[in-house]
Amino acid sequence: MTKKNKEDAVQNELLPWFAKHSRDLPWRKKRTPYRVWVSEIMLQQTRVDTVIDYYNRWMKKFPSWRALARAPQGDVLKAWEGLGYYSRARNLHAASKIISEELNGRVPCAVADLQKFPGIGNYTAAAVASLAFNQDAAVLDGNVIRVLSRLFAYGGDVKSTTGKKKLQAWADDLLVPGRAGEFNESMMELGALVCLPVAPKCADCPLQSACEAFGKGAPEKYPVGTKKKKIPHITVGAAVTVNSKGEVLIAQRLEGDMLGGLWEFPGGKQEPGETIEECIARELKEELGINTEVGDFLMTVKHVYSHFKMTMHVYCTKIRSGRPRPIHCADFRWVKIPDLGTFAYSKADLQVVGKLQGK
DNA sequence: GATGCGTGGCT
DNA sequence: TAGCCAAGCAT
Repeated sequence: MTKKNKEDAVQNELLPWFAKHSRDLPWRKKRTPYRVWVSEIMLQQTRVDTVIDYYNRWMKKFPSWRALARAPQGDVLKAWEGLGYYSRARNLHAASKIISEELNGRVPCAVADLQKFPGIGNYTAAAVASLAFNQDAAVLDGNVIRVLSRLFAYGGDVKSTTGKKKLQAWADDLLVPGRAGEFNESMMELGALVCLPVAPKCADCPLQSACEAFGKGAPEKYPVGTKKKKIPHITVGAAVTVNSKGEVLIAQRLEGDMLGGLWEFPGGKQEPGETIEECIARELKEELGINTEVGDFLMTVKHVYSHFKMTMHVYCTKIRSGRPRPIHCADFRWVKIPDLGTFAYSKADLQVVGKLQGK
């Protein structure tokens, strides 16, 4: 199984396989730089099935760089709501303004220039360059790492710098000049449909004859990598504060923080030796400068984030004294319950919105 | 190089 | 079920 062997397998087996098996995905219909860019950002660390609906809604709402650049951030985050990793949306919005207002709508085609944009790294720069501009740039994502580590039976740590260099070099070598977009997508599609993390479907694989891991009879042993350590658990208190008009108090999270720019029912992490009611009262004082009376329990929300687990206890509260000011938050609003949906929230707070709206 | 950053599906 | 993983990027 020489290198020539693998190059031939890619050209003669993989590319024809992809032509036959590629899925009919919305971003494959027209390859404009904008459509490719948006889809690639949405697909980062996110499953294709999740992205499809978001992508279609996004293109209807923001059909062009200009439309996106002109939109208020609230609309952009609302369209991204539930997709996660919200800095992607903020960076995409920032990129749209640069392209629309500074570059007159012209997207650079070189990998090095693409990589200067906020939210664009190695992977996305190569993806946009190859898929939108037919530049000979090989992508290296989770799928390609898995396919290549098996194809070459690479036993090193694929997350390490040396491992990534090696894999990138193999990808660059195997890339079929002039057909980079097709090559990249075929490698990723193979990883997504055939060369699966667990129980790869080697019987259906167009690269089987060239695959060293298959030759050794142990494809599932690759890629080799370090395990993730387990994540902590925190308890959070949050408040549904209602005023005399029946409006509810929501606060906007600070831009630089986790879930930045999203809205929430104010609250925070429970400190040692503190009851949940005390926690809620303290947080409302710190964030908004109000003294509150914590009343009835409303609901508990459990949620898993990328780096911690959270149990959030939600209580109804009333203001005893003071008027809200945005001290440790970006902004606040009093909102009628039917209107809560006009703001963007994380999944955890969306559960509270749903409960309040009787859904 | 290690860590922070969401969410959902799968086993 | 708790852990793992999925078209990564920024710091």
